Amino acid sequence: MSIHSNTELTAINEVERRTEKFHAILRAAAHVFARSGYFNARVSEVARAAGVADGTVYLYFRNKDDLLRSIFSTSMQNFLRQARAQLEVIDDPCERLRRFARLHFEALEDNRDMAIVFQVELRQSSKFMEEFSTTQLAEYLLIIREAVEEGQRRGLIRNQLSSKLVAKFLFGALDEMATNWVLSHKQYSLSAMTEPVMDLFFNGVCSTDGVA
Amino acid sequence: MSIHSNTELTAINEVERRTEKFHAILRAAAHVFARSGYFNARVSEVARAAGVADGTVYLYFRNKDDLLRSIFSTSMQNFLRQARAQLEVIDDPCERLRRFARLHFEALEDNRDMAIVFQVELRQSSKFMEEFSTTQLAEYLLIIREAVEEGQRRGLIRNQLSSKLVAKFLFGALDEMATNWVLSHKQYSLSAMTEPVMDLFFNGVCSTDGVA
Amino acid sequence: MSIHSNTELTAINEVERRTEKFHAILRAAAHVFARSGYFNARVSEVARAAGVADGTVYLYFRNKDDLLRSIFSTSMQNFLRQARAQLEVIDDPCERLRRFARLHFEALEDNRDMAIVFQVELRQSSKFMEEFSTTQLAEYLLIIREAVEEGQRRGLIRNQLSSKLVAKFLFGALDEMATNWVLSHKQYSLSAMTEPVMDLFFNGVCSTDGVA
Amino acid sequence: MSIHSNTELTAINEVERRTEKFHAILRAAAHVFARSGYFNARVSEVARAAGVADGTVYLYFRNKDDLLRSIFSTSMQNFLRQARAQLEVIDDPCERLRRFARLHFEALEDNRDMAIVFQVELRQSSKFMEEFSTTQLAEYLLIIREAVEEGQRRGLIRNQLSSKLVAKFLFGALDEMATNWVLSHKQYSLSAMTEPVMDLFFNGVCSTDGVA
DNA sequence: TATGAATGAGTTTTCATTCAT
DNA sequence: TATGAATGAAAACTCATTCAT
Repeated sequence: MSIHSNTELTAINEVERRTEKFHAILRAAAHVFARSGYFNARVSEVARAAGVADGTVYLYFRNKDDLLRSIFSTSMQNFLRQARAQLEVIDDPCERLRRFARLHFEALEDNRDMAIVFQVELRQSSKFMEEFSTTQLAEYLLIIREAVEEGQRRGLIRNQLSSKLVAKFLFGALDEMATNWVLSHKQYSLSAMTEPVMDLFFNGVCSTDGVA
Repeated sequence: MSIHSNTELTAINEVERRTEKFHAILRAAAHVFARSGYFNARVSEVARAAGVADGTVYLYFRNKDDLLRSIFSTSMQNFLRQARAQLEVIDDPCERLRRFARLHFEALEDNRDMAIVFQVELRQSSKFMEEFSTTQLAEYLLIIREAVEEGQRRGLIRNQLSSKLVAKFLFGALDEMATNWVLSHKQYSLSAMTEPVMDLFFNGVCSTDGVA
Repeated sequence: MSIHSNTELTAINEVERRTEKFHAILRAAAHVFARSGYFNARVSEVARAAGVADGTVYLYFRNKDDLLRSIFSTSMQNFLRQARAQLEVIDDPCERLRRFARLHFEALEDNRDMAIVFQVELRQSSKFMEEFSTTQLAEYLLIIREAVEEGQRRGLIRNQLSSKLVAKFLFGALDEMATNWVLSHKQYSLSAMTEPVMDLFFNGVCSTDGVA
Repeated sequence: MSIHSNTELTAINEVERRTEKFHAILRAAAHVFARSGYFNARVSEVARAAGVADGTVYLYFRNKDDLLRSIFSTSMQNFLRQARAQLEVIDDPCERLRRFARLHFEALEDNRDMAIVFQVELRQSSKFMEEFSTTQLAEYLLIIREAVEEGQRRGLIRNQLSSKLVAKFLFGALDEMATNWVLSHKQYSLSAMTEPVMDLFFNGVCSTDGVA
């Protein structure tokens, strides 16, 4: 005895099929964009890689732009959801920042296609850049700011610092590490850089007794 | 009585004319690329903005790619030459890093077209990115590394830090500030951010008595 | 007690349902073609306007062409059947021609979508034009010719005239009035033009005493 | 000794070359449109027929639409200029109308490609139809109206007739003859129909003693 | 019979680049 | 050196039609 009627089941399968195809095309697009670069990538290549007809791509995405946009927002939403879940159980805000940095690096290490799209292809034009800076990236930066501000309240982080500036500073440093890792042909671990980078972030470069 | 023969003068004027036109086209290209984005920019638009015929562009540059490449390398060479000159008279390596950061920001503030091309258009594809990372950017990073290493020798900067990592870390932070400034529609001073950013770089975010 | 068996009733309803849907699609097509033009009209728009699925259109019509063809032939057959019925009771052949012209105008006035399709969309290519000229239009012209020839037998119409030429001449004049009416944005009565046009047709433009 | 400087000559040749190529493409377009129909015609076919590259078509015409539009307006302007010149020396307005009709037919007979484009391809959509009805066709009808009105002043044509209606009536009749000629596969003379058609136009179909 | 998701053929137009002048 | 007319390759996207359900 089923808890679903036949019609309900059909509807559910329908939705699942759509979702699967949506993600198959998205994965294919990330792969092709990473290999050829967004502008040199052909939509028909994406379609072939996804195992669908050219026209089918356009049943799921408005246009080629939309593919790039969707790669970013889908992954970013995923990342942020998981990150929030993992971070909320960590009490120490400095530890939270360390974990966040590690999650950032691990996410990129986990999917090199996505990493290339994120670190390179997405930066191609102010059109995309502005759009992303003002939406999804803002939430990313907010997570950092919140931790920084809590650290300030607890006396762990210098009070006179602008949390906004600190957030950009950290993001910039992490982003540069990531871009370097993506462009480098040597195979090294990105997440292994978490500790040294966060050490610089927390303690600066100066000797304890140095005067900068 | 001239120290140059007529023929020599003609040759010199000739060279100057070439140089002027070369730079006129380059400036026009930076302007058009900044406004429309590299991919949407038309070579004929660049030619019109430079006041030359379409074909003339190809007497000075191999192709459209070469225009982008040349904008970068010409400006970067300029910047590095001037920076080296200004930095070699500064004895304190930490002060040298501060000045370098300020010069970086000022150069971008000085020419917004160039700044847009640097921070956005140039990042469009791994093809450019890899090329730049391994050549001109390397020299930029070297200036930082040298100062860091001297700071370490003088006991101003922690000895156990990898100078390479520190250089990337600083570049990443500065680069992110610059990108933010370019994309922001608010008109604020980028160079005014030198001090707060370098403070973070030198001293980190932690309270003196904090344990990160 | 029914005179039809259940099965018969079902069959009849079935036929009616088919017929209704057939005409619903045809009306929708006329509407969409009139609004967007045949080439710019989408089959899926027609389907939506008719309240059926895209595929259903193909259960009733071979293809998009067939829709256009069917709009013409269905309406033309209708018109000709009704016209013949109304004309056969009119004895005077000249009066018959007048009535025919009026019926022609009234039919177009009655359904503007159809009028646009007839006067404009149908003329789009020699493929359609040749097909129509040789079939349905021929019957239309035949009605005129028969009346003209009877008029000639009765001494009402000049004997030396070629009835074929006269039929084309009249059709051309009526057709031009109709096209003008369709394209004009002013709202005037087309059928009100019957009398003046038929006066020209019967009496020519010359003054009775004029020498042309 | 030349009356033109070299530079002037070059400029003149330049203009001639442009004009020649413009007309070559236009003739090619008329030919291809006549053969395949406007919608089924490929721009690359037109280019090949004109002996130029695909892109060259777009140096002379905005787009495919513009090609069709230009075929019409160029020919129509030509026709109207020549017609006006030939008609102004004819005193009798009725004779002028006869000559005009003959010129109309002769122009079409003279260039079958053009005739097909005029009678069929141009009628394909209200977009074109409305545009033409309100511009160039208006001038055509004006020539008829002027002759009719002069005929009325001279007592040759019935005073009570609307010259506008008469003009449409005549145009419609001539147009239908032309369309028939274009669609007919028999090879007959169109201009030979001038007399019989104009007889109908001037005298109507009724017997002198007939009562219509 | 009805559906509508999937297909994939098909074409205009753009624009970097060349080359005769 | 400079010009700019000519080239022609190249690709995103649409939409009529099909067919599994």
